[in-house]
Amino acid sequence: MDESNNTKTKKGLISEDDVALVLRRYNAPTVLAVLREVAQFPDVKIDWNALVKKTSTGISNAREYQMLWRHLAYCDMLGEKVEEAEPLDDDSDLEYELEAFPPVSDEASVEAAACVKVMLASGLPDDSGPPNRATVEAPLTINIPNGQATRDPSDNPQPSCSKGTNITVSVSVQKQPLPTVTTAEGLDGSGSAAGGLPARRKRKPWTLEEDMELIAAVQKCGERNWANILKGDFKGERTASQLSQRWSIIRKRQANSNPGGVSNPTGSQLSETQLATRNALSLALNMPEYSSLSAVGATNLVTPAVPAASTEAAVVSGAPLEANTKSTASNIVSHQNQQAPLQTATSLPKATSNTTATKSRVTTKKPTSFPVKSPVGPNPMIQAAAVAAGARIATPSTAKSHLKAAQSKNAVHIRPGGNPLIKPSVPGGTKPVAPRPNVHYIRTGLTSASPPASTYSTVVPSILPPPAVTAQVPSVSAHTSASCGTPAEGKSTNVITTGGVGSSSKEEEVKPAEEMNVDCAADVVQDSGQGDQAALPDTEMVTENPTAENLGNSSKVVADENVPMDVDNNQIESETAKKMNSPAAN
Amino acid sequence: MDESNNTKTKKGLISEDDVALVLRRYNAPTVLAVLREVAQFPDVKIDWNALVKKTSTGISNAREYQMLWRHLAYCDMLGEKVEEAEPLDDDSDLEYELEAFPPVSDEASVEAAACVKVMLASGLPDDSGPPNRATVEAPLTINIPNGQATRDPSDNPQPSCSKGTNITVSVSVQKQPLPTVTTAEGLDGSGSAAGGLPARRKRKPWTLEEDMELIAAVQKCGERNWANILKGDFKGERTASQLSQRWSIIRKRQANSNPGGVSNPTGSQLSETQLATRNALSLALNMPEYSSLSAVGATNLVTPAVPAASTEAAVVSGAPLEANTKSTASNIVSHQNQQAPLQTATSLPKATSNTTATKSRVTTKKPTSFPVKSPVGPNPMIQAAAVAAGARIATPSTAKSHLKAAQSKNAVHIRPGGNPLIKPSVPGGTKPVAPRPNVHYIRTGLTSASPPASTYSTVVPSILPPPAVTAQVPSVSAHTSASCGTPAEGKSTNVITTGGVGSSSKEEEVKPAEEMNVDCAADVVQDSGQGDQAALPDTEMVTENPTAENLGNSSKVVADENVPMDVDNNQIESETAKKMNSPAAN
DNA sequence: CACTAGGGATAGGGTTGG
DNA sequence: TCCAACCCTATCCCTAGT
Repeated sequence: MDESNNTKTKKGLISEDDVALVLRRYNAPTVLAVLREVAQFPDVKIDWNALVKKTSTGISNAREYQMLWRHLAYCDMLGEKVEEAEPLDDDSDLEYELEAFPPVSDEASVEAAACVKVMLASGLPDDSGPPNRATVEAPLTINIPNGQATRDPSDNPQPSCSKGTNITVSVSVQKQPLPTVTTAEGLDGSGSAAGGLPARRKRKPWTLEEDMELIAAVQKCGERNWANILKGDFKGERTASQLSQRWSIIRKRQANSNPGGVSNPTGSQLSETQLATRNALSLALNMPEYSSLSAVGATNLVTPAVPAASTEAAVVSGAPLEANTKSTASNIVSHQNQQAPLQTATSLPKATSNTTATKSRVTTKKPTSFPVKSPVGPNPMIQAAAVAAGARIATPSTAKSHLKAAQSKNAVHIRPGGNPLIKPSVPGGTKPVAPRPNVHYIRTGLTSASPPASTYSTVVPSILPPPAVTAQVPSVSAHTSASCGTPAEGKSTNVITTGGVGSSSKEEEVKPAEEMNVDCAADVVQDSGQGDQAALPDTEMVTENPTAENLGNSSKVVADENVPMDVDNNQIESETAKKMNSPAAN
Repeated sequence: MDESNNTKTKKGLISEDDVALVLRRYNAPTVLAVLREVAQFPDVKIDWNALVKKTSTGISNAREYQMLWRHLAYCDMLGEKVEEAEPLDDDSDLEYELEAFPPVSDEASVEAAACVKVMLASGLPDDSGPPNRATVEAPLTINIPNGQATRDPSDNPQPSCSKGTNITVSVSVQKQPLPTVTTAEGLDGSGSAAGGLPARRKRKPWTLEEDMELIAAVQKCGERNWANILKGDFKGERTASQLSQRWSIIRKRQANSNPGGVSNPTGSQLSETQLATRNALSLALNMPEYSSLSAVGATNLVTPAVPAASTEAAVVSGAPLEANTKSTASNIVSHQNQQAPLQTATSLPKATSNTTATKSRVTTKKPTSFPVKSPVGPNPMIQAAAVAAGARIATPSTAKSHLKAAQSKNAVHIRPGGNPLIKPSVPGGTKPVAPRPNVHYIRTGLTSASPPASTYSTVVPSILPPPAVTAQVPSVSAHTSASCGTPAEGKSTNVITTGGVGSSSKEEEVKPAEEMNVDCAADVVQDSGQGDQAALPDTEMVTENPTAENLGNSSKVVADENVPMDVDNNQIESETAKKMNSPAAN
């Protein structure tokens, strides 16, 4: 209707009715939009016509727009209809002050102010302020009356809320609207207002399938050609960079997959490489440590496929166990059928659990107070190996560094003193196991070298984790002791012979000459205890250093009471079949 | 002694005894070293003398060295003593193949092979291959017999293990030996056994101040820049990681505390910012949702300082409540004095509790069987808002994005149809509350704009969580309904007027011109029920969608039976006082 | 341009004290 | 039992170097 122009007034009151009136005509968003737009108007002198042109309120009439604003700002009467096209003059605007009527309580005011502040701030145009700023800020002064708001309508607050205290806060908000709102990637389109932060791509854990794919691809194309892999073999949605990164992690893991748990509780201390080496050596050398939970059903758990790092849950599956093997020590033993379903590229992650691996004898016991801490997740490498299917796991160069490390370290040699170490390990237990000798050999390769790599007496290079907690799996102990000439217990022996130069299995793109074939069958036996492992001496010994976090580099060895041990500082060099990587082979 | 030259033989068997024999004389590392060194020998024809010169095994006699190798490779007899200086000829080496005897199980073979592979690979000399390579790689072919290895010694595997399948993988290992072995630096000395675990840092609960600081900082710098926050705004002794963690907890809480739980149960979907905005908007707009537990002692709890997000326990204190407000819903109301102790950068965390806030009217009732599930502890966000005091709440941009989001979303406008929503909210209850009108206003700022931002009819941008569980606090219901022109019930009305351009409080680093002052007092009233909330209709309504996890972006609204609502798709822009962030101001 | 190596900064999960 | 603090690893991102 007609407007009682309060504009020039110094003070004014705004009541429920006023607000109600406004809201009857405009919805809150519109109201807020007007406030924001006006607030953002760059010039002191407001150009209503200009504002209306760009308003998001839907209001097209400058007069109406101004009227609304005036009502909001000064409780101007809200004309029912807008006849005049031209907005009124805004003189004195800056002098005006509006107060709520009846007075508002302190709390409410503060609350409202804060909220409004945020809302208003939200409205800042993207282009205002430093274009690249990720955040926008604005000060907010809130006046908090000291006393309770009186119910008396006549109670006129002093100008500027003199009654209370002013609190000034700056409100800042990140520009990007609905950051990370997007579930996966694709959703970006929904794009809320601001273009804000690049919104870090949603973290997408690598799935077993992806790992397999990657490994296979690397085997085929080599480590460097991420681009090629991306184009050809790898189907997942990953960038070359990610592939590269993942690859490095896979390598690391291989290292970590290692048994001990004892060794490097703190984890980080030893390089993955070391851990890997350690692991490998432990296995190869048949560390007595693993002997711990020997007794019960020695033949219970058999991990066919690969060096299932002792402690780690022997989750060997080429299939998508969904990688959720994460829990520390799940004792899962799967029989690996060869040529596991290495899903061809097309399959996406989480996907299909086309697992062929079968969990056998899974001991899910998760002893709560198990001293040893399990390192990490399933080792992709192992998985891959398990899945195998011609996947290549790494470049020769990588492997090399391991032994290097081992070499330079102190070797701990535990010799079969009075008691054959093997004893405690395997047979020891209460219940005799399957008649199976538990003696494992690796047949030599085709042509050349093939020496027994391991151990009658257990030799432990310092890099190897001291014999210790082997079991991540409480009730199940991975057992891999090697005994050769001394069938002391006649059980748990591993003999490793390697060799064979010439014969190379015609692999995809690997130069035959450079390859080494290790034609053999490895056998890992995990004895699943029956819950009474505690009774086993070995286990306890090992378990003694539950937290053992200080091993670090020092070659700390936990010896079995029955097994005397030596610590040698000799540098160790292991050798293998000739020609491996020998230039001549090329 | 004398050597039975098996070298020329095509096949051979290696038994435990053989291995044991070797290991009696040489330790495993030595054995491995030999294998490795030989394997690495660049030439096809092995120069034993040369090898011995560089060997790391300690063996100085070429003959001995060769003998050992031969034993390893072909089970040559291991001479007890080495008289001859000159090594024998190696003819036919390549044709030889050694097998384990007794046969090895598949699993063991695989495992062992893998391990050996790694070890051997590890031994590759640094100088071989690219000098700078960080990793060593080598292909490994493992033959996996199809069947169980027979125990029969006579079981001669076909050359190349034709029996099984060949799996070729390349093994790679990182070179670096024992990197990073050092524990933390300083603490090492204390080192228990091994130099000691860094001993998990003493657990240090977050104080209210820290939360505030964090929230403010995040508002200012954004969620991602923990590092920046750490450098600039956050004074506490926390790591970026901790900030991040804490932030996530805060978000959780907020999310939970927030009414609905309805909205974004999945959490992640909405950015924290959004959540914050949502919260703010809810408050600002006086969502009816909060009306739930109105009745009892409406005037009991008063949260002076800020938008004490309804549901959350209104723990508002600028002081160190020792943050142990953790229990889910403690109804603590503190009066916030202005200019809260926004500690200037220099002050360190935990520090001074220069709190001026006083707790008033604390209702500690904690009804056990409250229908609504109380999520978590006090919502820091709310606390922060409450404490307000110079805390920065958000950058305009963030807020902006919020609004943006809100704009692009469907706005839900609940109009006072037949029944004023307010009714159910506030007064509704069973017991009439204090005479207090529950009408809140925000006085306008100094100079310019100042429109009622909220709500006669309640407007709910989609980003706002649907009205829902408001109470974290069982017996207490936060009540913040807004009604303006329609004093339908004459209760629970909130009017928000903002405005004032020119006057800017001289903030730290904010350009005055760009600032907007909102001089006003906010009032939040929380009615503490008396344990009979269940009887309250509102509460139930809200609580209906306890789990409601599908809100996401969609504007899902839970309407009160009595309140008709509209859903607008209008894009909304809120406006505010002029000049805010206007370039001209600069 | 394609990759790798490193460094940083979280995001997420597991672990543990309270 | 549950949650908050912690710790650790995995991803992602960015930069420099090859």
